[in-house]
Amino acid sequence: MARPRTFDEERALDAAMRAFWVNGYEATSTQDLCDATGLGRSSIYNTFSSKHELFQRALARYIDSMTAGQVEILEDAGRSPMERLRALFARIVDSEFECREDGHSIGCLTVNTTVELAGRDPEAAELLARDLAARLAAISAVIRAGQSGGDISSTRDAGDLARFLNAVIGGMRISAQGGADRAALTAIAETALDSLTR
Amino acid sequence: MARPRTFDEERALDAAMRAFWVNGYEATSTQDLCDATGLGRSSIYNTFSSKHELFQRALARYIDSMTAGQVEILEDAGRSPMERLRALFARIVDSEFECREDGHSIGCLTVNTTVELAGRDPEAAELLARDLAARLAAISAVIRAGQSGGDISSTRDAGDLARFLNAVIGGMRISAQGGADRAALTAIAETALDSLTR
DNA sequence: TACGTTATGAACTGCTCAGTCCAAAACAAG
DNA sequence: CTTGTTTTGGACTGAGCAGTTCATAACGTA
Repeated sequence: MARPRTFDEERALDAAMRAFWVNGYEATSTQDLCDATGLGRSSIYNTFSSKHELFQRALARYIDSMTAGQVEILEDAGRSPMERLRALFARIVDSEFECREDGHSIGCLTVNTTVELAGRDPEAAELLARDLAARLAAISAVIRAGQSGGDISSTRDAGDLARFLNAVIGGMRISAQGGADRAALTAIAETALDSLTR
Repeated sequence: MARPRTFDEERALDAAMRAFWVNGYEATSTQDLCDATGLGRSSIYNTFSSKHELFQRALARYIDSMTAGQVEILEDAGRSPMERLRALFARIVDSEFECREDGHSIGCLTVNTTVELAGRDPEAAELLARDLAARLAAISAVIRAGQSGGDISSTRDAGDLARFLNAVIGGMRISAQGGADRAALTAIAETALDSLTR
C-alpha cells in the first residue's frame, strides 16, 4: 500500500546510540547522525521526529540492553551472591575495553548523560532516574541475599552498600575514560568487593 | 600610556569557569560567556584568544584551586592519615551541596571534562592527566603513612588503594549529579573509608 | 593639551546548526 | 496500469555559532 523503508530502524538506532555515546549529545550534529546511520535527513526526521527524541530513544535502548545484561548476571540463581557481584564487576571491566574509540574508553552512556544532560534535560533525567532505581534494586537484592547467607557483612544497610557499589562502578567508568588500564580497574573492583566481606 | 582594563581578569575567569562547569564546553556559547563575565566579545577575544583557550585557562584555574585545597587537607600534619582521608571525603560531600544550580549538583569540572572532552581534546586531556597524577600521589602518600602506622591495612598496594579512593570520589560526583542526597553520599564515603581499615 | 596605545562596543562575516519542504521514486492494492 | 500512500534525497530556511573588523573611547605620558 505504500513505499517500504529501505533501512532497519533498530540498526539505525544502534548507530545513532554509538554516535551519541562517543561524542555526547551536544557535539553530535544531525549531519553526524546521517553519516553514522547511513540515512538521509528526511528519513531520520520522518522516523525519529527530532534530534532530541532520537537521543531519548537511543538512551532508552542503551539502558534496556545494558541493564538487562547486568540484571541477568545479578539474578543468576546458579551463582552465590558474591559470585554474582564479582561477575558484574568483571563484565564492567571488560566493557571498558570493548567499548573504545581512538584508543580511549567511551565510558558508559548513562554516566556520560548524567554528567552532560541530567541537570537540564528532564526527559533524560527521568530515564536515568528509572534506570538508577532498577540498578540499585537489583544490587540491593543480591546484597541482602549475601547478608542472609553470611557472605556479606551486615554491619551496613544493603541499600547503602548498593549505592556504594554503584558509585564505584561509575568511578571505574570515569577512571577508564581518564586512561586507567585493565589492572587498575580490576584492582578498584577487587577492593570494592573485598569491603563487602569484612 | 594606554587605556586600562575595566575588569578583573581573574574574576572574569571565575565566571567563565562557572559557566563551563554548569553547562559543559559544547553547550556554553561565546554569548553565554559574555553574559556570565559581563565582558564584551572584543574584551574576551582580546584577553583569552578563543573559546578553547578560555576553557583551558578556566579548567587550569579550577584544578589549581580545587587540588590545592584537597592537597592541603591531605598534607595536614596535625591529623592522622585516616583523619585526613575522612576530612577529604567530608569536603567532597560538602562541595556537592555547595556547588549547585537549579537544585542540582553540578558535580566536578574535572570529572565533567573527563567525560565530555578527554577523548577528543588533547590539551584538556593533558591538564586532566597531570591533575590525576598529583591527586593519586597525594592520596598514595597518606595511605602509605597510614599503612606504616598500622591504621590502614597493608594487604593492598597503596597505589591501588589510592586509585580506589579516587574512583569512589568520582562515583560520588556522578551519584550527586544523579540526585543522591547527603546521607547517601556520606554512606558511600564511610563505606569506602571503612574498607581501608580491615 | 596633544599623542601614542590599548580597550571597548557594535556591526559584521562565513559557516554550521536543527529542522522543513517538495518533487520524484517505490511500492501495494484495485 | 492506475491510484493512493509513504519514503527518499536534495535543496532550502532562519537562527545561532565562533571569530573578525573597525571606529571610537579612555587612559598615561610628555
